[in-house]
Amino acid sequence: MNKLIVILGPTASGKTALSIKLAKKFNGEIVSADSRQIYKGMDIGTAKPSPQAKPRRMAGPSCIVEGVAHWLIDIKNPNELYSVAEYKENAIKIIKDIHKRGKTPIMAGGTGLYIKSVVENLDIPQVEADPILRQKIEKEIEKKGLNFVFEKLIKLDPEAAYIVDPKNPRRVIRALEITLLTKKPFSSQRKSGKPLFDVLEIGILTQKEKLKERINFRIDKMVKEGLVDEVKNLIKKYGKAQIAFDAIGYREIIDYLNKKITLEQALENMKINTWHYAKRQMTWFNADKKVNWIKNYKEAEKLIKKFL
RNA sequence: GCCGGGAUAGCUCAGUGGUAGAGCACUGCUCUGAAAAAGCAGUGGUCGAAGGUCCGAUUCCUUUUCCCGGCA
Repeated sequence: MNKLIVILGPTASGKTALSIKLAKKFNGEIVSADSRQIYKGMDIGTAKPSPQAKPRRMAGPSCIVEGVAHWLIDIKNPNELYSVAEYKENAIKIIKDIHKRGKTPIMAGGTGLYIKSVVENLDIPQVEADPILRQKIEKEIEKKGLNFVFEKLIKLDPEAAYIVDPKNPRRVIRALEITLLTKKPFSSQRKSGKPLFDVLEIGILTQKEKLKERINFRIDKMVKEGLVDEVKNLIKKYGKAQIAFDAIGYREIIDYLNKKITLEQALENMKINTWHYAKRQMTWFNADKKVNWIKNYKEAEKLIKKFL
């Protein structure tokens, strides 16, 4: 089975730097697993690696950083939708291509679900997001309450009661979307397939206080580097109401531009929200028993040497 | 100096004569086509201090300290 290295960790833990160093050492190419770096123009706020060259070829990597090819960055405009299912499909194709060229694929990122979709070969129900149907269900929730819609789901798919969180509108909506569009119960569609690759997962171990400091420092830096202008340009081009802008750094700056909060408050909110995000990432990654937690580059190198 | 208003969880504030709540923060968790999203749960307070009334005071009374307004 072909091999895949995964570098994961909470935001601001140093995934980018580590993965580039490892890619250089092991003749690797990087497959980003980041749900926001997907989007063009969202650069500063998503802490994208800064590229030396952007290849012209449509089929090539998104960018080259320090001589290392990066994939799955800047592949969508902020007004386009993207999803785990698409990510899984894109990533597998690219990983296979990297193998074919005799190089080592290194998946690096903080979007746990994206990583899981590939590593565990999640069998995501073949039902595309239907924005119109979702809006309809959302309105129904507004009028009759979430519980009413949940009961409706249970009538169509009694088993869903055990799987779907009745208090989470997004989960209820998706489950209903699937049962309505496939005419088959949602509960029977949550599976995963056989593993696609031989995977080594490496997690960057961080110290709480240090990570908090790094997050705060990075956010101050983003604003100094022009995050406000970046957001202004994006909303001029796409408007404020894009799903892609529901991202830390973007929604707070949009609040500031709407004069709802001061810039200082926007920064404060960004720091708190990023910390919450980092904690959520940690609980996600901690639940994954396959992760090898490392403290430094050397440990990662050692693990990979043994693995390859 | 005088007259008001306030002092309750880390913060902003509700509230009651029978030892107290909310939102946010904090901590833990969930996650299969929006995942930097969306949701769930939990911890936390000698109710500014000292006296008094009362079976019982965070609540009523007195004094006191500090804050915020107004008048001088």
